[in-house]
Formats: sequence, structure tokens, C-alpha cells
Amino acid sequence: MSTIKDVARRAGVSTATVSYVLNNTGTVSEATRQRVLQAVKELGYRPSVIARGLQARKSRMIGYSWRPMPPDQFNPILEKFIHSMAEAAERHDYHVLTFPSSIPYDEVTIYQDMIESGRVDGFILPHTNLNDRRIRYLLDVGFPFVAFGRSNPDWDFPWVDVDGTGGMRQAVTHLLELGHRRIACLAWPETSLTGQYRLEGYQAAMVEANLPIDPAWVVRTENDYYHAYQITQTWLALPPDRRPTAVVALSDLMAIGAMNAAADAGLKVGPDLAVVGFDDAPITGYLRPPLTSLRQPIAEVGERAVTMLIELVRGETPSPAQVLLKPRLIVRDSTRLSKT
Amino acid sequence: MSTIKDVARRAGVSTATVSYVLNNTGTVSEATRQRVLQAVKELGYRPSVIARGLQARKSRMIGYSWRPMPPDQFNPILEKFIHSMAEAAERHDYHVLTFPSSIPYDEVTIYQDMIESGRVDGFILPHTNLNDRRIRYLLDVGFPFVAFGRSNPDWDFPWVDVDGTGGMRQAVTHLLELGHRRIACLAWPETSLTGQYRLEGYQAAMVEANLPIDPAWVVRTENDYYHAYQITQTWLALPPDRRPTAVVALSDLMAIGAMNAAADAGLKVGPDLAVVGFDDAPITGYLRPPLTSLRQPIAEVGERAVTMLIELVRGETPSPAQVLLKPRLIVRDSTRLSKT
DNA sequence: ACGCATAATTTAAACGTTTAAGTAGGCTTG
DNA sequence: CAAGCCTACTTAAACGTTTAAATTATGCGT
Repeated sequence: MSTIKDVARRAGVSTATVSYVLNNTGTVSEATRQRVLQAVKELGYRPSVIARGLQARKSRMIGYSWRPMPPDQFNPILEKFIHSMAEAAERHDYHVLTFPSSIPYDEVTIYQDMIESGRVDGFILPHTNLNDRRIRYLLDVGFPFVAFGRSNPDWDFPWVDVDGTGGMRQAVTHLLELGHRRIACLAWPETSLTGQYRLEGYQAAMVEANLPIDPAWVVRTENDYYHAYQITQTWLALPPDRRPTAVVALSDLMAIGAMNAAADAGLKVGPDLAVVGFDDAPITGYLRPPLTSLRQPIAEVGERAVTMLIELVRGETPSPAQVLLKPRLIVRDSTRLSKT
Repeated sequence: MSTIKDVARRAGVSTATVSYVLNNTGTVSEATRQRVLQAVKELGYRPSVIARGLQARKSRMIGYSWRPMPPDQFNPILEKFIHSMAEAAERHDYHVLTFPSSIPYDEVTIYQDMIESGRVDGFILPHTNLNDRRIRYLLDVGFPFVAFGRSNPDWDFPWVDVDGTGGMRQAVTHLLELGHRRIACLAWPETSLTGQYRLEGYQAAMVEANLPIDPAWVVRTENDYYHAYQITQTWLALPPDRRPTAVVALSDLMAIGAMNAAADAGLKVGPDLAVVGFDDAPITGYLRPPLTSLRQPIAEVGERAVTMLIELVRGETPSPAQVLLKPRLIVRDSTRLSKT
């Protein structure tokens, strides 16, 4: 593996000149520039990113850590997200370092480790929440990061998020147009900010349509298939005038629970009970019936987050520093009335 | 951020001594050792991994690139795999660098880039095949890697793989025990080595049971839902004495295609047509009926591959250099005879 | 008290870059 | 034609470690 010294020797110049040519800095005559480039080509020289990193005190690495899913759940967005981040990063000669957030550790320790050892120049933070300790820590130490998700309104930090409120509003509006009036919502615990935004969208759409929300129609639970299944069962057991004809779920996993509960009760999902999910996981289209769901623009989230982060690392101020993207409702048979 | 010089100054020693203490090399008196450690603690000093990397000409990074899935398909193992690799790596102070294998590029170029810029010390290679150009290249340049999957038998390189042959044999044996005699197989094109191994397991189990394989029962196709759906339809249209009563698929995605084709034909999956998948994706348990599938020990694959790779990077020779792990058949209702 | 072996520590070079500061030489300018 | 100014380079220090080699301190046997 050849170094800048080898190139300099072969081109008959100093290493400084080579460096200037490679970085398009300094003033170099066209003749020497060509000689240097020739030498680079002949030797197949590639600058060492580590040596560059030492000099610049930058690693050109972006750290990304996600919460591992329990084995029976799926992470519908991880692959696309990492992929889009890595691609965007590569365009700027950055790379993505994935590290696990093992449970035993204090959540913040790993981030601290990564910073202090100089492994990464910045972070993308997924799964944010109110009073997120990682955000608080990174703000305190002034280390660059961009969050995928929001947090406390009085914390000023850069984020990209998907508009859960708008998404749920779309979903409910869609159901209203189909004639549904009694719409239930499989929600998340109050501790989830993301869940809160989504729930608000449901509520807002119902209020705007002047429809009452029966308290029984909103149930908060962990993101879990069986909970969703059971809750749907209780809904189906309500008296006819209170029984929901449609369910919007905060995730595809819960939507599947609702679908299966309905099917097991002898109902036809779609005509008898409409179901909408959130995330548009790749399998949704293969379910029976295929599930209507809200597709998040994951690739765009990853791309914009990384772009913003690189600006931050360079000392620039990304503008806008907060980006809210719209999800798109993918309509499938789980919200179609006609019996297929 | 303090450096080794700061520590040396504070402890009243040279930087060399600090380095010896930190790495447990050289001979340092207990008194100075304590003084150094004290200084380290007081300053919150952490060695710069970049500076270390420059000196050692090592990045302590493991590169991992995977083929992105088409949007309508899912990668059932990616999350677990990256997670297990990252955890194993961290135990040895290594980290995982994920990079996309963008289509436009020549497949090998990206690996070359990573090597020549000194980004990574080794690779984990997923999705191997016969005459795999990445393997050939890495062998030629002598760069450390461990493959997840096998390749040409006459190429000697370290790999970890899941025993597809044994897995399919398990699946078929399970079906035989349930009384099935006409078993079909949704296979992959001949170009897929993994597919070849799995298919051989199916064939071997049938032969051992002295059962004839009707040529119509083995259909090779790309890993695709719709193909699987259509092929199953043609099977169901066969005359009763040739119509399969069970289907083993080389992936969950194709198994789902088979299940849906059967359901749409008015058959009950399980009693009327048994279906077995491969991968045990997290959703399989939530399908109707839940899908019997072969679970790959992904976490162990990741862990062992990384351990082997780190040995290689250190110049050691991992033993064994080839590891074949058994998948486990998870039996669910898609292969149960009783009508639920 | 001396020489010697060994233990403890320091010096300085090296890893592969970048870049501030310095230096020639040619060109303009009054 | 000297003073100054570009242009096109080079020199050398710096980034934060490790480590071979050199140096100094310590203890031991006689």
C-alpha cells in the first residue's frame, strides 16, 4: 500500500504539493498537477482515511444505534433506514457505524464512549421520546446529532420526523369517506410521544367530523400483537350501537392483531371491520386481506437526517433544522367494502 | 478532550510510561502505575482510537455490506444479524461499518475502496454464491474476511453457514411423519448455491423414504411472492393422484404465496395443504394459520463469523475455519392436520 | 565500595496526512 | 533597475499514539 511519500517521490515533488493537488488547495501549476495525478494513478494510491482523520480530528463516521426488537416482532424500517443513511453518507465520504444499545449499559454510556474515543463525528438518534436522556446528554456536551423523532418542545435541536398526526388524520378521513362512523384506535401508552402525536390525529379527525368518541374506543397498550388481539375482541363484544366498524392501529403489528381477532370472530376484514395499520411493512401487501397502512418516507428521513448531520459536523447550521415529512396512505383491501 | 501528553504531564512521567500502563506492556513500578491511573481518571482520558489506528495501521472496523431488498420483500434476518455482529465485535473493541452495495457500482469496487482507504480490517460477506467475485477478489488480495455462506468447493476460505440440506430434510421428514406422500418444493434457480443445498435436502429425504418425485413438484423460480402463488395454483390444478398435499418453500415469502393460493382456492392450509417456510421471519407466527418454518441460528452465525474474523485480523488461524450450523424447525398450524 | 544485572523510565522516531510559514524565482511597476 | 509581489513550490511541525533503543535508577553479591 503506497503512501503520499511514495507519490511525492515518484512525481519529484514534496508531499505538501501532492496534498495540495489531492485537495484542490494551494496553488499548483498545471504541469506538476498532471505529474502528481499520473503518479497517483500509477501507484494506485489512496489516501489513508485514518491518517486524515488524525490530522483533522475527525473520523468521518456517523454513529447509529437502535433498540433491538423482541424476537417475535419486526422492525419494518431498519433496513431501508440504514441503507438510505449509508448512501447519503457515502456521497459526502462519510460512513455509518452501527452499534448495539445493549440493555445492561446505561443508555448514555455507549454514546459517551463513542464520542470520547473519537469513533464518530455525530449521531443519528432513532426512537426519541420526551425527556430523552440521550438528547439531553448530547445537547449538554454539544456533540452533533440529528434525531429521527421529536422530544421536549423547549429543547432546541435538529430533527426529522414523520407527521403521525397528519397520517392518522388521513387514515380516519379515509374511513369516514367510506361511511364509517364508529372508529376505534389501538394506541400506545401515554409515555410514547410518537403515540401521542398519532392519537391526536385520530382525535382531531373525529372532532372535525363532529363524531363523538366513545371512551371504550381508545385503548392504550404496549406495541404488542396479543394485546391488540384481545382488545379487538372486547370491541367486537360491545353492543351493536357501540361496536366499532373500523380500527386504526398505531402499528402494523397491532393492526394484524386486530385483523386476526376479527377473522377468528367470523368477520370479514374490510366489509365487516375495516383495519388500518401504520408503517406499511413489506409483508402488509401479502396479508389476507392486504392491509391498508401508512407508509413512512423512510428513505427521505434517512437521507435528510444524514445531510443535516454532516452540515452540523462541518460547523454549518442546517436550515431548516426541523423537518416534518408526510406519510402516505396505501389503500388495500382491509378497508374495502366490497366482498372480493 | 485530553491526550496522552496531558496524562503524562499530570502524572509526572513520559508518554511512553502512560502507554505502557494503559496497554499492560513494558515494566512499570506499582507506584507509577497508580499515579498514571489516577491521572487518567482525573482527566477522564480516553485514548484516541484514530491515533491508535494510525500507529497500528488498523481501523478496528469490520465491514458489512448487504444486498438491499426490493421494497415489497422483507429481510427477515438483517436486524438480528447486524446486532449479533456488533455485539460480538464490541467485546473485542471492534465495530461494524455498514455500507450499501449500490447497484451501479461494480460489486467488487466498493470492497476495494474500503480496503485501500484503510476503512476496515476485514469483512463479513453475506449472500455468497458460486464463483462469487467478492470472495475471489478478497482471496486474491489476501484480505481478511469470513463469509456467511459457502462458495466453490475448491476455494479454501473461512465461512459460517446454515445447513440448508439438513433443514429441508427435517422439514420433509416432519411432513412424512404426518402422512404426506406427495410433497412439492418451491425452489430457487440453479444459479443459487444456497437454493441448491436446500433442494438437495428435499430430494434426499424423499429418496430415503422411497418416494418418487414427480417432476412437476419441483419448480425453480426467483424468490418472489407472485411466482410462488401462481406455481401453487398450477399444483392445485393437477389431477388428484398427482396433486401435492404439502409444499416446502425455500423462503417464508414463497411459503406465504403458497398459503394464499391455497386459501384463495378454498382450501384450508394445514389440513388440506401443508406449507413449510424457511427463515422463520418474525411475522410467521401471526399469519393465518401460523406458518411452520425453519429458524436459522442467526445470532450464532453473526457471533461466530465475527469471532473468526477477529482471529484472522490478528494473524491467527481460526479453527475450525468452516462452521455449519443446524436450523431448527418451528412447527405451527400450517402443518397441523386438525381443523382448528 | 564496586561492578553488574536487572528494573524502571525516557527519548525519539514512526505511523500518513495537512497546513502554516518560509523561500526561491520571475514579473510588474515606478 | 531596485523594490515589491505574485506564483509555485518546499520545509517542518503537528495530529495522538506505540515502541525500539537508549538511559538512568535500584538492588545484589562479593
